Amino acid sequence: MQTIEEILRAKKIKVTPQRMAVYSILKKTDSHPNVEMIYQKLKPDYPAMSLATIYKTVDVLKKVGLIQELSVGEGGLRYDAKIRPHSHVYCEICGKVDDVEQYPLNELQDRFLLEKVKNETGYDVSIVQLYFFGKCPQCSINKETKARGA
Amino acid sequence: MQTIEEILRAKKIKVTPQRMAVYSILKKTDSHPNVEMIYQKLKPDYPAMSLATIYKTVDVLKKVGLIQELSVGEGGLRYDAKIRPHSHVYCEICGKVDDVEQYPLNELQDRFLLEKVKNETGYDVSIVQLYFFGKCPQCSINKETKARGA
DNA sequence: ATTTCTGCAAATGCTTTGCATTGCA
DNA sequence: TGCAATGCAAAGCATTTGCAGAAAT
Repeated sequence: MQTIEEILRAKKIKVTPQRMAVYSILKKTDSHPNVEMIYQKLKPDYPAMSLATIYKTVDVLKKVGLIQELSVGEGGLRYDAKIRPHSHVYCEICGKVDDVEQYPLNELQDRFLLEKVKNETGYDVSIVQLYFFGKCPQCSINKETKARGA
Repeated sequence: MQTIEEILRAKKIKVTPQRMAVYSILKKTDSHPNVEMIYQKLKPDYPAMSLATIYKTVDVLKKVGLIQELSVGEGGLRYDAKIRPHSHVYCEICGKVDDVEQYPLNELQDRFLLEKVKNETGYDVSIVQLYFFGKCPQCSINKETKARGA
């Protein structure tokens, strides 16, 4: 089991408290936070950390491949330290993002499929993202409740 | 074959020249333009049309289901008047977006898969988006050329 | 006639940038 | 010590908002 520090060091980037803190937050959570959410989570422990640093840090972590960036269509981007293939489901009401493990995204990342896409489009494809959009359980319940007049 | 005007009227939204123009552009192109690109395309014929109107118009068209919104992670959103299931491939170098027809996205939109996702996550899923990221043919060639020192 | 849409300009808010200071290697 | 990262504040942009006039039903 590598420590956060060891992981960063292995990627050959300078190890700073800010980078460890951001990566650590992303490792621990499964809420796919955006920059502002990361900022809020870090505030209690790192009151001096600036938003600009978080923007720069997620860029670095993304470039070395430690985190992935999700674009769910709400303006800002979301971040996820889970690198293994999986897809995401987005609640169009409250904005929550959850992982979808079961669907075999690995099948989509299969070399054969990527070949097919390359043959059709000419693109050299390296990344596949699958998003589901809908309503999360909580928001579904709220709407039902409202509909019943409560 | 319905005219643009008939299509808008069928959706029960007010028919204006601006809405016809925006929808017409999106029907004709396959370049998945963002708001700014739509604005530039319309400028010659509608020099008075404002960007704000385009923002409002794509919102309306999206809400009535005439167009879909794509989020490819570059900040702004892209628009597509093709409603039939298909996926997209994004060039990470030049930002071009192309359709991917061949891959059976309908399979992904299959009720069975959506049920599986609902069972795992509890989300009520209505939309599926599949994105491929990579390098388009032109940008691949350019890089090769550069690499050869030309 | 009424309601809704458009276009303008201002306001907002997110993200980036420049630079002096700090901190890692 | 040298180079890179941080934090701050300002700048930069894309998007939204409010409202008066125009247009659609």
